[in-house]
Amino acid sequence: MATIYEVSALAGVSLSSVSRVLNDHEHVSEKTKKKVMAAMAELEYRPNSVARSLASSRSDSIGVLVSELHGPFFGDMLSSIELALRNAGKHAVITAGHSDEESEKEGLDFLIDRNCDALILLVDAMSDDDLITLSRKKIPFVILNRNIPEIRGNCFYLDNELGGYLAAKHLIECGHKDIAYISGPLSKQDSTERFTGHKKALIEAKIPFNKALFYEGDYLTQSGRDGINDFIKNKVLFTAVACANDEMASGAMRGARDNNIDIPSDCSIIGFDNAYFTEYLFPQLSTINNPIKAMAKMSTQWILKNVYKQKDLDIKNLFSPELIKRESVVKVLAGIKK
Amino acid sequence: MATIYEVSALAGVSLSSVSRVLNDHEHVSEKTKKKVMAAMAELEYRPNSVARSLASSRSDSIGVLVSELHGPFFGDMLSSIELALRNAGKHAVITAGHSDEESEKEGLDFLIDRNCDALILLVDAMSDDDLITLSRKKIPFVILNRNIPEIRGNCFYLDNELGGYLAAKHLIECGHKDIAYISGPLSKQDSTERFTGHKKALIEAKIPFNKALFYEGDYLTQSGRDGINDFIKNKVLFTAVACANDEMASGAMRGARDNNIDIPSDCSIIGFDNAYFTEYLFPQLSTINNPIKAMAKMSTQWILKNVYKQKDLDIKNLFSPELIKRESVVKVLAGIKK
DNA sequence: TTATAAAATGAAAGCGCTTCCAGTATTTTG
DNA sequence: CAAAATACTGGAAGCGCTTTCATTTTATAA
Repeated sequence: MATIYEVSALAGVSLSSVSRVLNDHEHVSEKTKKKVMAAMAELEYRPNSVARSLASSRSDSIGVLVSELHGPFFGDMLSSIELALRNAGKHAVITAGHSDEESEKEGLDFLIDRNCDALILLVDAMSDDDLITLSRKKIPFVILNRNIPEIRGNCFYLDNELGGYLAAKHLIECGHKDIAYISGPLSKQDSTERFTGHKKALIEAKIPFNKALFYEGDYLTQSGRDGINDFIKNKVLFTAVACANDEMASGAMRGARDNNIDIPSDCSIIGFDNAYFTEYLFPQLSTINNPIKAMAKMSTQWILKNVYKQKDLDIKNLFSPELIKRESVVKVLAGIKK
Repeated sequence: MATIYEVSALAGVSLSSVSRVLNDHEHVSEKTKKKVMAAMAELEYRPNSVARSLASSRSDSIGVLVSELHGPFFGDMLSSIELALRNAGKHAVITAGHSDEESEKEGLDFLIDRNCDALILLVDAMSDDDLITLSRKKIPFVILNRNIPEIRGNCFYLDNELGGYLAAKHLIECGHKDIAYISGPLSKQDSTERFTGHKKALIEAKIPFNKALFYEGDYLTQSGRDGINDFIKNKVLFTAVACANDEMASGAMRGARDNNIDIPSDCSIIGFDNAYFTEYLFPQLSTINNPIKAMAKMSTQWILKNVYKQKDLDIKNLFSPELIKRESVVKVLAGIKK
């Protein structure tokens, strides 16, 4: 591998000049620039990124820490981040926290040790306080899918309450009154927000909230199925169920089938997130779109703007959910159901 | 940030000694080791990975190039790689080729420029020749999901033919004789291999291959649906359909429903890959397991062994598919179907 | 034309570490 | 107990680049 030294020798200029053309500095004459470029081409010179990094204390790399690497979201998110970053000549260093607090912190240290210029965090296990503490250190970072008021400017998140509201409202508008709700774990912020939105829609429609129609799941498929079975066991009537994510909704569909309940003619189901597999389901799942790609892209824009000082980038932190109507929700028929 | 220099000063030893304990060298006395460790702890010293990299020309990073970042496989694969790597103190630098040859090559250069110690490639667009050429360069690499005979030792791949065979055989054993096949693009190696296995099972069972029951899809959902519609349009009889991947199988399920064909009572369907969403489908899709996680893990083991000289690691290159029986395949009933 | 500002260039220090080499201290061996 | 082997330690060069500073060249103004 040719070094900058050989380029300078071949071009007949100093190291500094080569470095200058490499970094697009002003104050380099066209003439030397040409000479240097020619020498670089001839030697097939490729700058050593490690050496650059050491000398400049920039690494052109962004650390990405996610709680889990699998699941329907991660691919979309990362794809979006990677593309935006690479277009800007940067790159992603990926690490997973495997949903364990200790492991997440380790991952964080790992990325910091790697001299990342900035961090993108999509973490569950770490506490708000940990993140607020981190914000006092010098490494810039953004947080995806979470809203911490103290550092709101660094957070990119969905209006979960609105999402929960939209889902419930859609069911209500289809004539449903007995609406079950399968929630995510209430220890998680997004779960409570979605649930809040759900209740809000009920209140607005003057539908009393029936505790027997609430089930706290864990965002995994099986808990959707469990939820349905729980409702059935309790002999509580419902013509629709709203689920706090699509995995649970798919579980709920199965749970309904277990009990000979046809979707959607006997019972409508709506999910949340618009994971890509929702289209594969039968019936295709109506759901709430979670613009994770847009959020991911925005988070990289924040970094481009604030860390790499690129201009003309608008930043928005709050993203809006949208109703996606597909096949799993239908109008309640004239007569009483079931 | 404290540097090694400050550590050496505080500990009262030379730079070299600090570096030695940092790198677990032999020939350091317990005494100095203790002093150095104490100094490191006191200063909360963290070695600068970039400087280490420059001085040692190792980066402890492995480049991962995938053709696409989304889709059902990527998360599992990456999760597996990342975990194995991090346990070994290494890390992953991820890049996507976005299924475009130019872009894949760019990604490759990108990773090489980053001084990766090794590469893991899961690429579609690059040709065998490109990869063989790469093998002559000094950077070590492995290839996932592809078998290039000239560099077989670097390839980790599935026995696709066996997979195709197993799927067809399962259908045959369930009494099916009129078996449709929805293939992936025949330009891809895995597609032709899977199809070869399929035909082999037919031959073995003395079932003639009916061209009208073959449809070449593109591995995407829609083409599964199209395949079914094609068969229907041609008025060809079938009681089962084997699909070359799960996406197309999910499309085929939908296509069947479009035509009022019940799965599995009117028609059995089997997929390929065992993507995680297959369990969400109704009926749950019978399929062929593709042990992508195991392959991914094995590829990192190869790197640990060959690049980082870890001992006691067994390497295998060929992985075996396995039949996963779920709900979408049933025995053909006594009478003639349909 | 000369004084002055601006642009272009090169020399050299240094980023934080590894590693080779030589030298000193400690063991081992006969 | 001396000689030889071995363990330990420090000095110093160097990894390939950026960046500051001083110097030289060129453009601009008076």
